[in-house]
Amino acid sequence: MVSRTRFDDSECPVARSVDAIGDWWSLLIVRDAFDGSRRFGEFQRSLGVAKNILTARLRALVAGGVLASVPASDGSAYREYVLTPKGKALFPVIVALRQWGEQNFFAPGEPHSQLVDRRHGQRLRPLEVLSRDGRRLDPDDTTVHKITTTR
Amino acid sequence: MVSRTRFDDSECPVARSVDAIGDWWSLLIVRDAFDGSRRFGEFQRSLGVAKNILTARLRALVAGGVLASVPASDGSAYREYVLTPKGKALFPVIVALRQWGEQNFFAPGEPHSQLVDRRHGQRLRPLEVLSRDGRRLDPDDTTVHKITTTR
DNA sequence: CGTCTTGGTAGCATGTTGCAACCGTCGTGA
DNA sequence: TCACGACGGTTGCAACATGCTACCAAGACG
Repeated sequence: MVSRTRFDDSECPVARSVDAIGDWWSLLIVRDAFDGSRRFGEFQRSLGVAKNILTARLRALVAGGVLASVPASDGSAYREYVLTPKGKALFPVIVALRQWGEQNFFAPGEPHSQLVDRRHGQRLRPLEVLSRDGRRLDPDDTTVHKITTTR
Repeated sequence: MVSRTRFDDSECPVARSVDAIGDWWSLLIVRDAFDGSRRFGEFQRSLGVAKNILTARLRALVAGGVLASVPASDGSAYREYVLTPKGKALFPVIVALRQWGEQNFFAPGEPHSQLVDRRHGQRLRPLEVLSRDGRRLDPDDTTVHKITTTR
C-alpha cells in the first residue's frame, strides 16, 4: 500500500513525487516500461524481483496513475501494464538518473546500456536546467521560495 | 550499509544510480542540501526523520561520494555535510522530480514551494530531453542499446 | 483432455525502519 | 569555572516491509 503521508513536508513537490513513486523498485519498473516491457512476466524476468513484491508495486503504480492495466494487445486474455501520460512524464527523471549514473558509476570504456535517439542512433544531449530566458543554471543560481500561491 | 548488489542488472546506469542513492530519504536529504541545509540538526528538523536513520543515510551518502563531511564553517567544532561535485550533479534529477510533482500532484493554485532563478526570481523552464542535434524527444523517440563498449 | 505458461496468493524467516531513551561533547552565560 | 542546554549522535526494541519458497487457478495450446 502507498502510505500517503510518509513525508509530512508535503508542500514540496519533490516529496510528493517521491511518495507517489513509492520505492526504487517502482522506478525500475517504470524504466522497463519505457523500455517496452508490458507483461508481468517481462518485468519479473527483467528485474528478478519476487512476484509478491512485483504484484504490490504494479498495483501501487496503477493506483497512483503512473501505469494503467489494459487488455493484452496480442489478443490473449491476460493484461498488460502500460504507461499513462503521467507515467510518460517521468521520462526526464529517468533520463536524469541514467545520465548521472553514466557519468559517475562507470569506468571509461566500461560497457553499459545506452539510451539513444531512435532516428539516428546517437546518444542524447545532457539535460540542462535552464532559466526562463534560457541561461544554463547551476544549483547555486537557484533558490527555493518556501510557499507561494501563484502558479 | 549500502548493499552494492541489490539490483543485479547493474549494467544499467539507472539501476546503479538508484542503488547509489540508497533510498528516498537520501534524495530528500540531497534536496535539502541543495536548499542550503548543512548541519545534522537542520536535516533532522526539516525532514522529521529519526536520528539513527539520518545518521545512517548521511554516512551512506558520504561513503558514496555524494556528500562530504567537512569542518563547520562557523568555526565551531561540529561538522557539516556539503554536496560534492558528484552530489551537485544530481541537480537535474531533483529538478525533474520537482517539475513532475508540480505538474501532477498539485491542484491549480494550490500552494507549494517553488524553485526559482535567483537572478530574476522566475520559475525555471521545464526540462527537455534533446537529441544530439537538438530535437525534442519523447519516450517513443528513443530506444535502449542493451550493451555497448563505446563511450 | 493433459500439460505448460501466466499471473498471481499464502506463509514464514529475515532485514529495515521508526521510536524513545540515553550519552558524551561543545557552546555559552553567569 | 561551572552549570546547563544544544548538538550529534548510539543503543535497544517493537513494528513493519521485504524476499524466498511453495502453492494454485485460469488460460493457452497441442
